[in-house]
Amino acid sequence: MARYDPARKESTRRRILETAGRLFKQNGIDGTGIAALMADAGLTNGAFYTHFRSKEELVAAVIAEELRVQATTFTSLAPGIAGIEGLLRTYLSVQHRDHREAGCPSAALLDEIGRCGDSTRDAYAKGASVLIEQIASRLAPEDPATARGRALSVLALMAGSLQLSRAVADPRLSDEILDQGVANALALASNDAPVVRPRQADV
Amino acid sequence: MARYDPARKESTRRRILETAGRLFKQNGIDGTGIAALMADAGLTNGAFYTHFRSKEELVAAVIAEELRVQATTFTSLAPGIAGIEGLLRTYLSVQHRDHREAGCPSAALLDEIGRCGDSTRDAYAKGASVLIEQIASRLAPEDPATARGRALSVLALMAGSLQLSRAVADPRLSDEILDQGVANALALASNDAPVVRPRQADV
DNA sequence: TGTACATCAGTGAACGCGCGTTCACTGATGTAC
DNA sequence: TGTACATCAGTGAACGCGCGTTCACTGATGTAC
Repeated sequence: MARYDPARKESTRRRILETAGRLFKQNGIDGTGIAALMADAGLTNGAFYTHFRSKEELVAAVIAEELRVQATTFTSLAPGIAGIEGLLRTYLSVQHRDHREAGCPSAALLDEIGRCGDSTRDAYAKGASVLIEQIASRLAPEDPATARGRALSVLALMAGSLQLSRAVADPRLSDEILDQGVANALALASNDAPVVRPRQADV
Repeated sequence: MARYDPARKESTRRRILETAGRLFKQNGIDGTGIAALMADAGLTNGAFYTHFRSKEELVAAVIAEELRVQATTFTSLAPGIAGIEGLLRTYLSVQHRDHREAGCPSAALLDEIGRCGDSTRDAYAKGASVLIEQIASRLAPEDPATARGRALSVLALMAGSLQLSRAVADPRLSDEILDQGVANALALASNDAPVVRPRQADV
């Protein structure tokens, strides 16, 4: 591959994105510096700015890319409602809990994303919508729209349970959170859509 | 109050804890510096170390304190299963979503806590266990142990839904996540305990 | 009651360090003639 | 085919700044005599 083949620059950019995804999930966004990230990708700090305008731009790109990867992971599992249990057991596994750097960006970075600017939270909304549709079409393959509400909560329960299992030091409690997450997400998945009453005025 | 009244030092310490809780939830733990925190509490940076040995010790103390406060918030709401809907609507409200600095530490800091050391994650496990028991005793006042599994997932769904609603830039999607969180957490709360099959071997 | 001393919460400057970003430069490549 | 030049991904030092932590010092208070 020639030095100025655009594909070369593109592959360097992809390498930076993948390295950043891993380090962000491992140490947090605030906990990952540009120089350390570039060194990990086999480059020096200055080269960063030939690929991204700023760290903020990188963050938005990483979130989009990580959610795309998460979506292909879901796609690779057994389809339909039959595959839901496998999906939940893979997601809420000890393996996933103990290797956040290789796992779902939602579980690793959700509250940090909540503190980011609009561009990053836009990227998150777009990427998460794909996951939500994937879950909904498993819950009700013939009419995913009816399952959308439950899909939102299944995703929230998945991410919340994994985060909770990582946040507690007690290993027995941590395992229990994962097991109950699988069981209750399955219960939620097979429920009829609950009625949503209008939200009461805020306190 | 005399200068060397132990109560004076204790009240300064409490002020630092409260300020730190607010700033941590607002800007993250990594995003909050000691000097800024002490200035916000009306002190200078050096005084920090007459109250805490290190930032790490502060973090563990803040988590314990914040969860204690969250528990008293739950206690103040209508009791029993009847109060569950009110609890959920308060927790998954626009008000709570838009004021993370005054809200639940789990929703604001869960993934950052997961990256902390044992002392902080110990504090989190102890504090969260109280919330879990509070929820369980609302789900099944006569025998809370039977509801423990569902309580774990209700808490995970609460924290996950709130975080998700903060992470998406799209306001319509954000509101939908809150509404569905209330409905589905209620459904979960009133379900019989689902059967938990043993976890399959990890991939 | 008045004076000398001990206590210690709090001050504020300084420490080495890593942050995000900038920029003059390098050197391998592609192009022009 | 050989030479001069333009391109540009990547280098690496430097920028001002804030980080967590240390420490000599201050000064209001409580105690001893």
